[in-house]
This record gives sequence, structure tokens and C-alpha cells, in this order.
Amino acid sequence: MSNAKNPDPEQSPSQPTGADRRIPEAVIRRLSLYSRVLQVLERQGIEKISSTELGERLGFNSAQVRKDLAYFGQFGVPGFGYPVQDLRNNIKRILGTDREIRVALIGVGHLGTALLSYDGFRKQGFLISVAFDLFENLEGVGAMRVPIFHINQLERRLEEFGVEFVMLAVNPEAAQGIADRLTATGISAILNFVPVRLRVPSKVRVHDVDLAIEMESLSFYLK
Amino acid sequence: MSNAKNPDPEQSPSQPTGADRRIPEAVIRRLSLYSRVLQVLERQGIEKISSTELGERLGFNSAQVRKDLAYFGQFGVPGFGYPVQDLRNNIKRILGTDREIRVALIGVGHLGTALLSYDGFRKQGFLISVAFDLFENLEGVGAMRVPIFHINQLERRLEEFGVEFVMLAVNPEAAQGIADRLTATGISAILNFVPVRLRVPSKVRVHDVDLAIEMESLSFYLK
DNA sequence: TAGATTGTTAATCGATTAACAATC
DNA sequence: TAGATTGTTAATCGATTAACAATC
Repeated sequence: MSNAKNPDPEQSPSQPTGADRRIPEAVIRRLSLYSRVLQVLERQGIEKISSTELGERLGFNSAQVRKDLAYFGQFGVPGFGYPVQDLRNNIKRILGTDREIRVALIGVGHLGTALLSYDGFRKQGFLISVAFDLFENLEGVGAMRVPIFHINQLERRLEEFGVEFVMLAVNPEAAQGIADRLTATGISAILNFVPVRLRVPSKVRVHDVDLAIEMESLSFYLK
Repeated sequence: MSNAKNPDPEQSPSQPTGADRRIPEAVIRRLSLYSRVLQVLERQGIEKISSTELGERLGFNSAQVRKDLAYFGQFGVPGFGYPVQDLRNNIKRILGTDREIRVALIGVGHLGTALLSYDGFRKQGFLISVAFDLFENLEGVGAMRVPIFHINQLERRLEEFGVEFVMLAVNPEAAQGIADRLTATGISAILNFVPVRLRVPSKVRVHDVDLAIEMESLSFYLK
């Protein structure tokens, strides 16, 4: 567009600069990492940072930092860099984590209990407000005072507690059936700890946290 | 090489077909997924599978399946497909998970305790044989009868228990210091649950399991 | 043999990095 | 202004997919 050598500028509409382009998943994950670095800087009272410094802290190229941010707007000042607090606010807004998000946990076994007690979530604004299990005798109040219901109350209670997304930590046999029920209720994001490939409609987003695969792939690089 | 139209075959040495090429990380992770599917097929008594079927089960292109496997050798039979049991054995061998691997857990908090109790590891041949914590009063025997030592015994006990790699689940402040001690003892793989970018020598492999980032990036796709 | 499917090369696609005019 | 750093285009790199001869 601004390339003077282009003989026919009218014919080159250039790429859209807004949110039009499809954003690669990797960009979103890096955004989250930037946010974490900016949080540290903010606590230290540092007010600006260049793409080079921000990249170095995470092992990324400075062009990558600038390009990632440019997907969403212009946040920097040429000659200076990026204002720390302002940029962090913008990233939180882009990620949608500038507010409290209510989450449900399904499956209160060992892993589920650890997730209930993990305070990293609350720090990021994620509030586990309700949990479910397949065993009736777990009903009651679990760690962190979170109410636990039997799975047969799933639909009703998700609604009641205003749950926006779900962490799934049940046994592999139960996972797909529950995923089906979740998508039927309109849940659009699942953090899946079950080592099973869930079949869901394309509008539903599933992120797998697969410890066995992490271990196996690490093992490949041993020594 | 076998392309008859190539006017000068001697000049095209072709890519190396052995383990010469650098293997992309994504290939290794898919290998682990293939292994899991093959395990299911094996239990069902199915003896062969084509790259197309295997790919469909995981949402991958058949060419990708064949190419991934071709990094490591020729495991298929043209016209038939891949022998299930044989291929699985080969993949396990390639990943180095055809044997028991001794693992240490560092940090026996909520998450650490869940990891101790998670039986998905033992199923894959990973044995958590020793654990450490920063609080002396946790010393003793933890979940699954795993001995827990104070962190000041780290080097000695890693050696004693023949630990090959480590799961790190301590608080963020302690993580880098422990990582330094681990790399000094020659540990070459760390599964890191701490939301901190660890600085380690390049020979050490760190895989991050970062729940906060999983949550934040999921949140971007909400609705 | 005819049909099916591999292994592998070439083509495509997408993501990362380099380069630099614009700008504070 | 001179120096620094952005936003963005173009070049590079790497990974995925298509295509097909080889082969069972």
C-alpha cells in the first residue's frame, strides 16, 4: 500500500490489519507469555520495554514479538517501545482474561483435587465455581469450598453457576459421553486432561493437557 | 533417485533416510499418539492398519503418518499397511519407552501429590521412585509409598535411586535454583509444571506444562 | 494379475525472520 | 536534529499435503 515502487497501488488492497486475519494458535499462546513477563515488569515498576527485550526474556525474535502484537493493533511507540502497563491491559483484554471467568471441574479424583487447590488459576482470574463427579458419595463440599455435585446434575448446575468453560479430568471411558453432554449445553471450551481424542463439533475448542505424551516425548531426548 | 525423468541421477544424492535428519518435535509427539492408537487396536486384536485409517483416528493426513514413520525406517508393507503390534513395538523403542524409566518428583504440594497418585505414568513405564520437597516436615513416605526427602538430599538421592528425569512442581521462586542443581548433576530432561521459563544448558530438554497458559489461550476462543 | 498402499519427491502452505521506511 | 524502535513487507525457512512410481 505504501510501497512507492508498486506500479498499481489500487490493485493491491494489502492484507487486512484488523482482526480479519486468522490468528495462529501459537500467537495466542505467546500473547499469554508476554502478559506474564509484563506482569513481572509491572511489579518492578518498569514502564516501557522494547520488542527486543521482551523477546529476549522468552527466547523469541523481536520481529516475532512485533508481528504478534500487530495482529491486534498498534500498541508501541516508534523510538521508545511498548508501555508496560498499557500493553498488558491490552493483551488481557484481547485474551478475554480481563474479568473473572467461571469454570467447572468434572472429575474430582487425584488430579481433579489438585486442580481445585491450585491457586495459579484464581491468580489469572479463573474461578472454579462448581465441580462434578461420577460417584455420588463425593457430593458435598470439596477443597477450596467448591460444591461437588453428581454428574447427573451437570446441565442444571452449569447453568445455575454461570459456567463458561470446563476442565475435564474423568476416566477415559466416561470422557466422550460427558463431552457430548457439554457441547449439547453450549459449552464452547474444554480443557481436557483425559488421554482421549474427544470428538466435538468444530465450534467447540478443546485443548489437551496430555501428561503421558509429555513424558513419552521427553523420553525420546534422554541423553 | 528413482525418478526416471531425472536426467542426472548421480548428482542427486537424495536426503538421508536414516536418523540423520533432525526430527521435528511435532513428529515425536505424533509418534506418541500413534502408539496410543495402536495400543487400542492391539487390545482389539486388530493386526494391521493403513496410514489413512491411522491418520483418520487422530485427524491427520495419511501422508503425514507415512512421512513421520519414514523418518525412522520402513515399517509398512505396500498394498497392506502397517502391522499393528510390530509398529507399536518399533515406536516404543524409538521413543525409548520400551523399558521402565525412573523419575523423581520435586515439590510435593497439591499438584505434586496428584502426580504421585496419577496411574497414567506407571502404565507408560514411568516410575516415580523418589520425591523431594522444600519443607522438611514432609519427609517420610508419601502417596503410593514413594519416599520423600528434603531438597538438601537432592543430588545424593537422585544418584541412589537411578533417576533419569525429573518432574518439577515447586513454587516459582525456587524453580530456577533447583533447575541449576539438576543440570549440574547431569539430569537431561525436566517436565516443568512451574510457570517460569527455566534457563538451562542446551543439552537439557525442558517441556513446560503450563496450565495458566492453556486456560488463557482457551479463553481467547470463548464464544 | 489387479488392487491397494507404501515410501518418497515435489508442490503447497504457513510461520518465522530479516530488512527498512516511517515515526517518535 | 540524531538515535532508537516501531509496524510492515519481502525473503527465508520448515512443515504439511499431494502425487505417483515402486511394490506387495
